[in-house]
Amino acid sequence: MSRSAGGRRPRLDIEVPESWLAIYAVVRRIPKGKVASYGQVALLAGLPRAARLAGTALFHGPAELVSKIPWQRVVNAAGRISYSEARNGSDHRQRELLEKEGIEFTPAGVIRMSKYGWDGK
DNA sequence: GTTCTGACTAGGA
DNA sequence: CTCCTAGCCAGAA
Repeated sequence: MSRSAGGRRPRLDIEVPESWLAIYAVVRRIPKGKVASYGQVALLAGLPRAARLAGTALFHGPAELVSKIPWQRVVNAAGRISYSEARNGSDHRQRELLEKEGIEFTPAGVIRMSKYGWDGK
Protein backbone atom coordinates (compact mmCIF):
# COMPACT_ATOMS: atom_id res chain seq x y z
CA MET A 1 0.00 0.00 0.00
CA SER A 2 1.18 3.46 -0.70
CA ARG A 3 -0.70 4.81 2.23
CA SER A 4 -0.24 4.29 5.94
CA ALA A 5 -1.71 1.18 7.46
CA GLY A 6 -5.29 1.76 8.39
CA GLY A 7 -5.80 4.26 5.64
CA ARG A 8 -6.71 6.98 8.08
CA ARG A 9 -6.51 10.49 6.74
CA PRO A 10 -4.05 12.66 8.69
CA ARG A 11 -5.80 16.06 8.57
CA LEU A 12 -3.19 17.42 10.95
CA ASP A 13 0.58 17.36 10.80
CA ILE A 14 1.01 17.30 14.53
CA GLU A 15 0.47 14.03 16.29
CA VAL A 16 -2.19 14.03 18.94
CA PRO A 17 -2.29 11.34 21.63
CA GLU A 18 -5.09 8.83 21.18
CA SER A 19 -6.38 9.60 24.66
CA TRP A 20 -6.76 13.24 23.80
CA LEU A 21 -8.92 12.36 20.82
CA ALA A 22 -11.09 10.29 23.13
CA ILE A 23 -11.44 13.34 25.36
CA TYR A 24 -12.48 15.53 22.45
CA ALA A 25 -15.05 12.99 21.34
CA VAL A 26 -16.75 13.23 24.71
CA VAL A 27 -16.57 17.01 24.94
CA ARG A 28 -18.24 17.22 21.57
CA ARG A 29 -21.30 15.48 23.07
CA ILE A 30 -21.87 17.94 25.89
CA PRO A 31 -25.12 19.72 25.05
CA LYS A 32 -25.38 23.46 24.80
CA GLY A 33 -26.39 24.97 28.12
CA LYS A 34 -24.78 22.16 30.09
CA VAL A 35 -21.35 21.62 31.58
CA ALA A 36 -19.27 18.60 32.58
CA SER A 37 -16.33 18.23 34.95
CA TYR A 38 -12.87 17.19 33.83
CA GLY A 39 -13.21 14.00 35.79
CA GLN A 40 -16.53 13.18 34.20
CA VAL A 41 -15.16 13.76 30.73
CA ALA A 42 -12.16 11.55 31.43
CA LEU A 43 -14.40 8.82 32.80
CA LEU A 44 -16.67 8.84 29.76
CA ALA A 45 -13.59 8.80 27.56
CA GLY A 46 -12.60 5.54 29.17
CA LEU A 47 -9.88 7.11 31.30
CA PRO A 48 -11.16 6.99 34.88
CA ARG A 49 -9.33 9.26 37.32
CA ALA A 50 -7.42 10.95 34.52
CA ALA A 51 -9.13 14.27 35.10
CA ARG A 52 -5.87 16.13 34.76
CA LEU A 53 -5.46 14.68 31.32
CA ALA A 54 -8.76 16.19 30.22
CA GLY A 55 -7.50 19.56 31.27
CA THR A 56 -4.20 19.01 29.51
CA ALA A 57 -5.88 17.88 26.31
CA LEU A 58 -8.04 20.99 26.16
CA PHE A 59 -5.27 23.36 27.13
CA HIS A 60 -2.38 21.98 25.13
CA GLY A 61 -4.35 20.45 22.28
CA PRO A 62 -4.10 21.90 18.76
CA ALA A 63 -6.30 24.97 18.40
CA GLU A 64 -7.55 23.71 15.06
CA LEU A 65 -9.15 20.82 16.85
CA VAL A 66 -10.09 22.33 20.19
CA SER A 67 -11.68 25.38 18.61
CA LYS A 68 -14.12 23.07 16.86
CA ILE A 69 -15.49 21.57 20.05
CA PRO A 70 -17.39 23.16 22.98
CA TRP A 71 -14.29 23.24 25.20
CA GLN A 72 -15.89 25.94 27.35
CA ARG A 73 -18.39 23.41 28.69
CA VAL A 74 -15.76 21.65 30.76
CA VAL A 75 -15.21 23.04 34.24
CA ASN A 76 -13.87 21.58 37.47
CA ALA A 77 -15.89 19.39 39.80
CA ALA A 78 -16.61 22.31 42.10
CA GLY A 79 -18.48 24.04 39.30
CA ARG A 80 -15.84 26.72 38.94
CA ILE A 81 -13.77 27.69 35.96
CA SER A 82 -10.24 26.49 36.56
CA TYR A 83 -7.67 29.22 36.75
CA SER A 84 -4.08 29.18 35.60
CA GLU A 85 -1.67 32.00 34.90
CA ALA A 86 -0.81 30.23 31.67
CA ARG A 87 -4.39 30.61 30.45
CA ASN A 88 -3.65 34.22 29.89
CA GLY A 89 -7.26 35.27 30.28
CA SER A 90 -8.97 32.47 28.42
CA ASP A 91 -10.78 31.68 31.65
CA HIS A 92 -12.65 34.93 31.34
CA ARG A 93 -13.53 34.10 27.75
CA GLN A 94 -14.84 30.74 28.93
CA ARG A 95 -17.21 32.39 31.33
CA GLU A 96 -18.50 34.71 28.63
CA LEU A 97 -19.21 31.83 26.29
CA LEU A 98 -21.04 29.92 29.00
CA GLU A 99 -23.19 32.86 30.01
CA LYS A 100 -24.06 33.32 26.38
CA GLU A 101 -25.38 29.76 26.43
CA GLY A 102 -27.62 30.64 29.33
CA ILE A 103 -25.50 29.27 32.15
CA GLU A 104 -25.64 31.29 35.33
CA PHE A 105 -22.90 31.89 37.90
CA THR A 106 -23.41 32.59 41.57
CA PRO A 107 -21.89 35.81 42.90
CA ALA A 108 -18.92 33.66 43.95
CA GLY A 109 -18.44 32.52 40.36
CA VAL A 110 -19.84 29.04 40.79
CA ILE A 111 -22.07 27.08 38.42
CA ARG A 112 -24.72 25.01 40.14
CA MET A 113 -23.92 21.55 38.85
CA SER A 114 -27.24 20.16 40.04
CA LYS A 115 -28.88 22.39 37.49
CA TYR A 116 -26.36 22.74 34.69
CA GLY A 117 -24.37 19.54 35.06
CA TRP A 118 -24.58 17.19 32.09
CA ASP A 119 -25.98 13.76 32.91
CA GLY A 120 -23.72 12.18 30.34
CA LYS A 121 -26.56 11.05 28.18
C1' DG B 1 13.89 3.35 32.34
C1' DT B 2 13.15 7.81 35.76
C1' DT B 3 11.42 12.44 37.03
C1' DC B 4 8.62 16.37 36.70
C1' DT B 5 4.35 18.64 35.64
C1' DG B 6 -0.56 19.97 35.57
C1' DA B 7 -7.43 24.07 32.59
C1' DC B 8 -7.97 17.69 38.53
C1' DT B 9 -10.29 15.74 42.85
C1' DA B 10 -11.81 14.27 47.44
C1' DG B 11 -11.27 15.14 51.97
C1' DG B 12 -9.92 17.63 56.10
C1' DA B 13 -8.91 22.11 58.76
C1' DC C 1 -17.33 29.51 52.44
C1' DT C 2 -11.91 29.30 51.62
C1' DC C 3 -7.28 27.13 51.97
C1' DC C 4 -4.19 23.18 52.02
C1' DT C 5 -2.80 18.30 51.19
C1' DA C 6 -2.12 13.80 49.38
C1' DG C 7 -3.34 10.92 45.65
C1' DC C 8 -4.00 10.32 40.86
C1' DC C 9 -2.90 9.52 35.63
C1' DA C 10 -0.83 10.18 31.26
C1' DG C 11 2.33 13.07 28.51
C1' DA C 12 6.79 15.23 27.95
C1' DA C 13 11.68 15.56 28.74
